[in-house]
Amino acid sequence: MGYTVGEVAKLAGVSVRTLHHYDEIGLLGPSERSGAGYRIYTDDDFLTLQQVLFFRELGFALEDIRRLMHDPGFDRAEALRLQHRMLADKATQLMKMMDAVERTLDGIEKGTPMAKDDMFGVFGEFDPKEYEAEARERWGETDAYKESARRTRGYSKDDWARFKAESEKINAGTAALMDSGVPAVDPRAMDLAEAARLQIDHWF
Amino acid sequence: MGYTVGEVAKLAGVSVRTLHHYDEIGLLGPSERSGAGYRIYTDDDFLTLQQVLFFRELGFALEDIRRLMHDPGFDRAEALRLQHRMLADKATQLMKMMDAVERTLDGIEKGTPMAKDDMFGVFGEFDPKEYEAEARERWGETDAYKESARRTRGYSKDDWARFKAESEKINAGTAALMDSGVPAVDPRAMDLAEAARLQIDHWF
DNA sequence: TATTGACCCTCACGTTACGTCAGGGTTTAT
DNA sequence: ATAAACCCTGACGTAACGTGAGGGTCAATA
Repeated sequence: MGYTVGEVAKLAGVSVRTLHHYDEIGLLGPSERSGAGYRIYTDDDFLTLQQVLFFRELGFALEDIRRLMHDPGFDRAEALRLQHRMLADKATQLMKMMDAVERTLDGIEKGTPMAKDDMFGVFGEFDPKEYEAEARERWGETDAYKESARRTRGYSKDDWARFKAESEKINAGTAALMDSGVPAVDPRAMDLAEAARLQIDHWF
Repeated sequence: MGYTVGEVAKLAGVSVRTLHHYDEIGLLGPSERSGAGYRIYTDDDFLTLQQVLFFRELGFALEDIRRLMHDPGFDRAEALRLQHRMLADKATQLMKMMDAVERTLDGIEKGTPMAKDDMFGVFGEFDPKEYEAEARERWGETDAYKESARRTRGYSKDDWARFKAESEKINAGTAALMDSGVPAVDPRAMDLAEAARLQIDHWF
């Protein structure tokens, strides 16, 4: 009725060593052990592991994850909602990075180099510690909260709008572009055409 | 006319130690040194650093980045186009994860647990090594390429469509939702309301 | 029932990508 | 000219595993 490390590892897409490690550091141990000392993971352990992996994907340190999840007030549903918001933020950041890539390409093609802070403004904007601080500081006052939220999300409204537009193009224009054999100079066109091979064929 | 480590570090949002490290391992050294041995970075070095950071963000090992960028065939514009595609793929993955979070929440609320492979199918789908392999293997045949591309992108068409829909809601409904004080049970509503405080107020 | 191959266990040392002093020059601003 | 603010090169510390080493366990099979 339980799962062995190997089974869990395969299902979750992590290594056995990773599960051993999480056990060692007290982050996530199996609920049971067999007579021979084998780790036996329950269904419940799967949910916990999933959450650990979400937090990890979001850049949390394992130690921080452990502290979070061992807190008496911890609640899975709440954690999932936080994770959902963080994933959205991270996606927003990636779109900003795509934007920066496009602008850099423009600069290279036109010979007009970008401003330095513009080149890097997109990095390091997603700091998991900020979310920990969010929890820790308990800025309950609605004003301080709104401030912080606006700062974190930043230009997101614009970004999401742009992304919407991009998606639209992709959904509508894929076939047309591919068939017309448009010369792929625009990165978006490159995406659409899945033309990576052309770009990197001679590396290595 | 150049920049010191500290200046570069501040502009790029990395630590001085990181730049020292990149110099040590031969990934990215300054083009010049001052009389006293100070590292002097040029404008060109900034572009290189930006690319390094993009690759790093995408999960490449520094050693792999070094090999890539030192290849005689390496071209910045081409790299940027590859990065653009990878960023799009990564964004797609994040959206799948958001979806998985929503489904997990549904399962918890309705008491109907998710299938295990469904829970984790979303992890580890983005493997930077795949892209290295892409370059290395040179599957020039268009058929094999199309196959691989389709596998990598997967359900992206649906995902992007859904994401478009979400964005639409966000752009249209933010104020309305916040004003009406809708009870935040739906994660999307939570996002819209920026109601993280409610979720995590009692952690710590 | 004996064996073999696929797992599992616990050390324990190796690796990557930096963080963090330590000890000592350099540059700039007052 | 003297402190504050940087810069340099070691060199050891840390996080999150990877990678065997040496040795039990389990399920199928001969």
